[in-house]
This record gives sequence, structure tokens and C-alpha cells, in this order.
Amino acid sequence: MVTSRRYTLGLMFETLQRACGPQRWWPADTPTEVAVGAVLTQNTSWKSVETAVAAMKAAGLLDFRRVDAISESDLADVIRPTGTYRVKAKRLKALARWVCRRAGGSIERALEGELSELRRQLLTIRGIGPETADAILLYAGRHPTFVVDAYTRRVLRRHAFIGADADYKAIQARFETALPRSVEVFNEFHALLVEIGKRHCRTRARCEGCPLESWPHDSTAA
DNA sequence: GACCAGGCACATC
DNA sequence: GATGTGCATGGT
Repeated sequence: MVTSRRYTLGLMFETLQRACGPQRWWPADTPTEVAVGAVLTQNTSWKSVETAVAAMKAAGLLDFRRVDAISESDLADVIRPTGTYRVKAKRLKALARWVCRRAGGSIERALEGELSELRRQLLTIRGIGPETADAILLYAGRHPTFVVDAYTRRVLRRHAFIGADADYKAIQARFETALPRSVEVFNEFHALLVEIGKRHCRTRARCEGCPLESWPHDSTAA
């Protein structure tokens, strides 16, 4: 017999996990690379970010002390492929300044402490908004905070979990109250949402074959 | 050639 | 406090 199950975020997580398997995110080797990538990916495709991260690695710049020391325009030249490179050079240097002041250039040590206080501090850095702060805290600092990005928004909107006008805090609260406050769960769920978003949730046509294809859809969501 | 991509800050009302 | 706009390259 068929039993109806309630469509919850918990069920969505299980469904995506079963369908997609482990994602092993964030796609970076070190906490420094995570934090740099989090800034570079702002309003930019991940492929461009990979190019720029590789260029930074080649230039020995995956080190916040080096980022702190290099000139803004020289850094901008290195990260040019990500677009908005002058803006991002400024932002990376602001982050590097914070990491150097706080922990001598070690992002691991800079991210030690209490989550809400760290988040508050990160948000005071020019160029670090809620999403970038949460990505750094979760993926580089292993703090349990949920990252709300464009894909997260899109998938939740399409399946009528949120309205068109839901803001960052409200969406984040949905996840953080519905799920166990766990780094592993938040990490994996966000990664799965990005995967599903990329594969199936950009255009209406791509719903076919999506693990959530049979779920309720909001027909007004693009 | 338009449009979008894992945002954010700043100006203006 | 809500809304609009600049940032800028690379892929589709």
C-alpha cells in the first residue's frame, strides 16, 4: 500500500542523498582555498573560479600573508578570469587583513571560537556578506551554519518551500530548525542542492529525471 | 549579441 | 527599509 509522507526538508535531504550519493564538498583542498573560493565565486560561475584559484596557487597566493602583502592591482591581475576582479581583489585583501590580524595568517586559527561571534566579525569585513560568511564558517571552519545560495533559493522556491520574497535569514532558519544542527548534514545538504540546481533546476524543462520530479511544484517559480 | 553565473556595497528614494 | 545599479569576465 502507498503511505503518503509529508514533504519536509528532512525528506528532501534523504531523497537527494539516496539519488546523488555523497558529494564531498567544498571542492577545495585547504581551508584557505575554501575561503578564497568563497569570495571569488560571488556572482560568478565555478569554472571561472577554478581558473583563478589555480592562478593564485601558481603565484603562491593561497596564503593570506602573501595576499595581505601583495598590491591590490597585482592581485587583481591574477584573478582576472573571475570577473569583477578589482572588487574581488579588494575583498580578498580585506579578508587577508582580518586573518593576519586575528591569527597571523592562519584561517584555521582565525576561525576558532564561537560561531555567532565569528559570523558577526566576518560580516564586518567589506565584501563578506551572509552567504560568503556562512560558506567560510561551514566549509573552512566546520561550524554548523547553513549556506543559502542561488541554487538553494531556486530549488526551495520551485518546490514551494518558500515564497519569492523570502530573505536570507528566513531561509536559513527553515533549514536550521528542520534539521539536526550538524556540520555534516549542512555541508552535504547544501552540496546536494547545488548539484540538483545545476542539473535540473535552471529551466523548467530540466525537471525530468530530477529526484524531486514527483514533488509538489510551484508553477509560478521560474 | 544577449544573458547568466554558488553576491555585495552603495546611492537613492 | 526597500529598490536599483555597478562590478566585469567567460561560457552558452
